[in-house]
Amino acid sequence: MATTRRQLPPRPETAARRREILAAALEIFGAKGYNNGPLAEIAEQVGMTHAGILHHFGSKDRLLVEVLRYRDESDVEGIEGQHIPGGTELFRHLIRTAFANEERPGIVQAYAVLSAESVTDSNPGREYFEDRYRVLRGEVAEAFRAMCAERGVDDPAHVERAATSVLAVMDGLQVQWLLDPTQVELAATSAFAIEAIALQALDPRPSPFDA
Amino acid sequence: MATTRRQLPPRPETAARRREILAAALEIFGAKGYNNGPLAEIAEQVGMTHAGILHHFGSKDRLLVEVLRYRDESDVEGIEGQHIPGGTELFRHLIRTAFANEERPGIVQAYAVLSAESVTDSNPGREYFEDRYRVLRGEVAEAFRAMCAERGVDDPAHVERAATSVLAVMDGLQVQWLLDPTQVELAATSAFAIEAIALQALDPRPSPFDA
DNA sequence: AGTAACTTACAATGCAGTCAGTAAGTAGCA
DNA sequence: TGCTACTTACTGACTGCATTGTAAGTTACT
Repeated sequence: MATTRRQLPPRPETAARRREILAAALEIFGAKGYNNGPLAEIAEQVGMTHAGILHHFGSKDRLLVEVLRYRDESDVEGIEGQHIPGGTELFRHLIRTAFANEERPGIVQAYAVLSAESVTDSNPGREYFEDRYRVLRGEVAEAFRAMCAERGVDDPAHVERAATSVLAVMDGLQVQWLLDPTQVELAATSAFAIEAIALQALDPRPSPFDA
Repeated sequence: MATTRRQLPPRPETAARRREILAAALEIFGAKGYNNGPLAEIAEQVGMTHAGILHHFGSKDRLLVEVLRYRDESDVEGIEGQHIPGGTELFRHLIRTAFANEERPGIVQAYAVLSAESVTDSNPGREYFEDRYRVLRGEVAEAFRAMCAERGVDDPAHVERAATSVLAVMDGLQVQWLLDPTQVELAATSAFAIEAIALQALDPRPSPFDA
């Protein structure tokens, strides 16, 4: 048995280099999809060969999950975590995010493409998106419950559905906006829909469709 | 010049055979995505080689656009076209569709995957989805205007946004439902959200987030 | 007789991942 | 401080596989 000193720490520049790769991968995967986005193109963008990327991340699958995590962190201000804003603060934050998103179509496209692609057979990003939606639904629902409590609403019947709907409408609007930005106002429509859903959750009115 | 009778009519069974292929392609593309869904797998499902499929459709790109058109026709009852139901009928139809969709996850997945994939670079389905959303938005907006008129609402300020939101929430819910059907009620949540959006469009209340 | 509806065989890419090798950094030690 | 041993961070070449499209041949309908 040798006195093995195996496993040296990574070099100081390595962390920055990895972030470069993750940013490039987010761009390529966003533009062309995960399946259709070759490692070689990502490599080219950071001045490397595709083998160099595999050296850092092991496989394309693992690169994707790291890209998704990276996107969370680099997201302007992480929605989740932190102080869990009590009442209306989370919703204001969601609407601000929608406004910010109008200035970064690349990120929006990456998210829209990769989340939908994640439902396909044996996609490596699936677990990430399952977890993400579960966490986000929980946080939005919690914010709804806080608002209900503040306003003395006892029976928050539709809190779960409202939370799910808020996230759904934001995602769905992104796809329509990406397809035709001249016809869809991403932020203004997000704000309208979120308000509509919140109002119905906090203070329900009868359905306009029942005869 | 020979008395060429070039171009013989297709044989009687051909139309049915093509439909078989389209159905198989919809299933494969839905399950694995367009880029990741090989022709060979579609061919296998209809008992053919991939060259046989290319004989019928010429290229994979052209197959996709025909698949998308086919999906419209085979959709239980086409939302668009026909009699353009005057008032609340369209919304009831949308909600019924959401209930029907809970029984056919394959179709839902195909739609979710292919619509998101269509925003990627040079995707052959893009034009189809652009057109489709434009048409659907117009029809839903028209239905909103009809409801406003029936109820004597003069200023339908948010009709366009409401129409966009209704479609968006339905699409977004599908993705969440596909990721975790045990946590998301597709139809019930669709109904809740559509009602919330419709109520706010027909009879707006002030935002709960101001002040 | 001619063509539709295929099949088999093949051409041409594109792509992830492996492997051996190289240059440069770092740790331990004299 | 300088030397040695080992590791990281790559490159280039290659393998192997998957995949779309084409071309030529076969069968059977009309």
